[in-house]
Order: sequence, then C-alpha cells, then structure tokens
Amino acid sequence: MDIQFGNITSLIGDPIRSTVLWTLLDGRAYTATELAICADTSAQNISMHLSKLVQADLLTVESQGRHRYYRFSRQEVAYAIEALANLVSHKDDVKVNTTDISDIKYCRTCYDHLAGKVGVLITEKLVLQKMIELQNKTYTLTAKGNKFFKDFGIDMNELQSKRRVLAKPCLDWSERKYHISGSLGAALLNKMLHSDWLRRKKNSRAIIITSKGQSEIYNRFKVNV
Amino acid sequence: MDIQFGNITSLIGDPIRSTVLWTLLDGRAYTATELAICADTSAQNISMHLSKLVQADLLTVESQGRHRYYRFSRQEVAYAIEALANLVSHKDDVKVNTTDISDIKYCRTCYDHLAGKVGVLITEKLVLQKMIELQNKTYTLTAKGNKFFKDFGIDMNELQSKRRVLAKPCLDWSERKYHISGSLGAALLNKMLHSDWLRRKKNSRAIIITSKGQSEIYNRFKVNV
DNA sequence: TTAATACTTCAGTTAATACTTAACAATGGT
DNA sequence: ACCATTGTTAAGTATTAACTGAAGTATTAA
Repeated sequence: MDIQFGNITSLIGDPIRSTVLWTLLDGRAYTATELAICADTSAQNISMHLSKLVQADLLTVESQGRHRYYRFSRQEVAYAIEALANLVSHKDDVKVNTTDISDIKYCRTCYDHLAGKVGVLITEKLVLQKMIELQNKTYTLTAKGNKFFKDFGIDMNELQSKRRVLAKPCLDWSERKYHISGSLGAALLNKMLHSDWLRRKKNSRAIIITSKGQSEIYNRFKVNV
Repeated sequence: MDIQFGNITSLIGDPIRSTVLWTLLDGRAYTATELAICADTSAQNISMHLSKLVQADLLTVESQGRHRYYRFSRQEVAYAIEALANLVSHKDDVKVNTTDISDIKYCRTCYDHLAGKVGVLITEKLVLQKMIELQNKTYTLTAKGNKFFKDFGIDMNELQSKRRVLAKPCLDWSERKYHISGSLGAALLNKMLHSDWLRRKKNSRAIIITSKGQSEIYNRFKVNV
C-alpha cells in the first residue's frame, strides 16, 4: 500500500490527530491514555486515531508492559508539523478567542501538570533552591524539599505510596527546557488550582494566573509570573 | 478571526484542497476553472474551497478581467506543503507513477525557482565564487555577481526595480541546504527554461535537464549535474 | 485467583461538511 | 444588445468517517 500526498493531508487534517501530533512535538513518547486526555477524547477513539497514524508511518508504537508508547517515527514528521504551525496567521493578532498561542506558551497544563514558561520557571527555582535534584533522569526530593511541599499542603506520604513516579523532568516544546511532572508535578498543579491561584480556561490547555496566584507564587517560589 | 493550528490542518486535510495546494507548488497562479479541472470537481465546489483557503490566508486572489487568479499568499505555505510531501512513505518504493521521488529530489521547481540537488549545487557555487553573499538572511549581490548575471542575459535593472526581494536563501526539504530564491532565483530558472537547458515535466514539479543544459550549466557554473 | 488498569476491536449511530442544484453577477467577444 | 464565459453565493441533500457503547485481550497488583 502506497501512501500518497492526499492521504497524508487527510490524516493530519483531523482535529484529534493534529492535537496528538502537536502534543508529540516535545519529542517524548506518550501512552495512549495520556494522548486521549490531551486530545480530550475517549480511549477507544484515540486508539482508532493512533492506529491510523501508525499505519501511515507517522508514528511508531512501543509496548512496555500494559502501556503502549507512541512517538514520531522520524524527524521529518516533526519538521512538517512545525512548518504547519508556522502558518498560523498572526494577521489580526487581536485576542478575540479564548486561547491564543502566546497564552499557551506562557502557562498551560501538560497532561496533568504545569508547563509553559511558568512551569519551567518554577521548576528551575525548585532545582536552584535544592528542593529537588536531577539524578539519572528523575528528580529526587531533598529533605528541604520534602518539608517545603508538606508546608505547602501536599500530602507527601500519600504521593510516596503511589506507584507513579514522584517527579521527573518533562521537556517543554515552547521553552525547550524542563518542567516538573510526575505525581508531585500533578499535586502541585492541583493545589494551585484548588487554592484559586490558577484557573483552567474553557476548552484549552492554557491556564489563567489569578492576581492572588501571582502574589502567592512570588511568596512561595520567589518567581515573578 | 484567529486561525489556529487545528484550523490549518483541517483546512489542508481535504482532498480537493490538498490537490489545489499541490498544484500551486509550481508557483504559478491558476484560475478557479483550471484548479477545478486539476482537482476534478465542479466550479461551485472549487469556489467554496478556494474561498476557505483565501480566508485562512493560505492563498491570495487577483482579479484580471473575468478571471480570478489564485496563488500562495506567502512562501511559508509552500514550505509546509513540501514538508508534508516529504512524509510520503517510501516503504514500497516501486516506480509506478510518472514522477518518482528521486527525480523530484534531484531537480525541481520550488514555488518559482530552482530547488533540489541541482538548485543547491548552483547556489553553493555562486556563494563560493562570491557572486552572492549571505548577509543577515538575504543574499546580497556582489559587483562580480552583477556582471555575471548581466552576461547571462538577465535584466538586473528590472529586477532591482521590483518590490520583491532580489535573492534570499530558501531551505530545501530534500537536501536540508539552501538554494537561491527571490526574483533573481526566479529569473535564473526562467532563463534556463527559455534557453532549453531545462524542461518542465508534465503534471510534475520535476525538471528535466537537457543535454544542452548539462554542458551549458558546466560552462557557466562549473557544476556537474 | 480476583480485581483493576491499559488498550483494542467491532458494530451501530451521529454529526460534520463536502457536494449538488439553482440562481445570480460580472466580463468580454460578436 | 446579446449571449457565452467565468465565477460566486445560498439552500438542501448526501456521504464519509468520527464517535459511542459493549465486549474482549493482555498485563499488573493484591
């Protein structure tokens, strides 16, 4: 079966599939479930879409236990997606719609944790203040960090007991730097949302920083956002 | 109206629209009727599709009498389409169609100038012989270069008077190197076609190098193609 | 062994949008 | 002035393929 130009475009043309490709631009491999969450759709549906992308040789899958990790099959796919993203019109660059690209780049959720410039800034500060330390591809918690997050109101014992990795670096496509993910990253985002430091935008991964959040983030992290 | 990434992909995802974009890759402007024939559809239908592409700022229209000429609104559109074309699978690389991909990679038009291996080779030689020099993202013409192109039969005064940029580097998806674009790049291609050094292939962007062209290109540029 | 998680497959439904039919506007040749 | 050519717009239809629900496989945890 020969894949033609028309096949490629119609494949990329679907909103769910384009969201998947957009998400994968950070170069990481994502599980089907993660991608389903990113694209805001069901497991069955993402499975169908992913199989199409794999069949067209845009993505490859790797099975690891019961997980299936999807990533770009070759770098040309990333080139093409970037070239397409480059077409996004900045003509009438008035903020009319809910989300515009600069918001997304500034502060957004990546799966279930904080990303964008804000996510990166906070993470870098946590490293600088030795709350967390990078050790062979995962962040380990220092004693100082453990106290910090407890004071912050996160149940560290509960997080430690979870099977999920506590904290690991997640590469940001907009910043090309790392931000904190894992259960701690998720707990951090969760706490900030519940304290009304942050609010989710409708139908978007962009996050709004409330004025309360702005001052509190400075108090806690010494980061100006 | 703000065009987002998803809009772009769904726009390009339609088979009729992707055929139109593919057709326009040769850089020429086509009338609505011509495009309807290329895409094998009705006049009403192509009109609808074209209006969507124009609205998204992928194409521009120019009215001339009762004809309306459509072309790419900017070069980035051509880049993106080329990047997408590059994703076409080479798994079962049997030569079935008129054009095969290696021809396209060797010598083709990109928008309105010469691309592929030949385009890159000529451009690199022009730089090496100091006919053109790269200065902050555009090629500037040297005195030597100006004489060279005049001798070649290109009306440099006319080119200089145009509003379009004279010469700038255009990144090649197949070679991952630069070739010369802009009005000078276009004039160069034009001259070679008119002198029968090169011929256009039917229904393709691939370019045939005539035996005359092969020797003349060596005489002028000292490049073996 | 049982229960839960991760993911896929299939059959039926739904919804988005491309396409058709029809009517109209503008240009150009005779 | 007339009519053919070129193209657009609008309303209704039709078709494609995305999505849902149900069921099933494989893996891991308890």
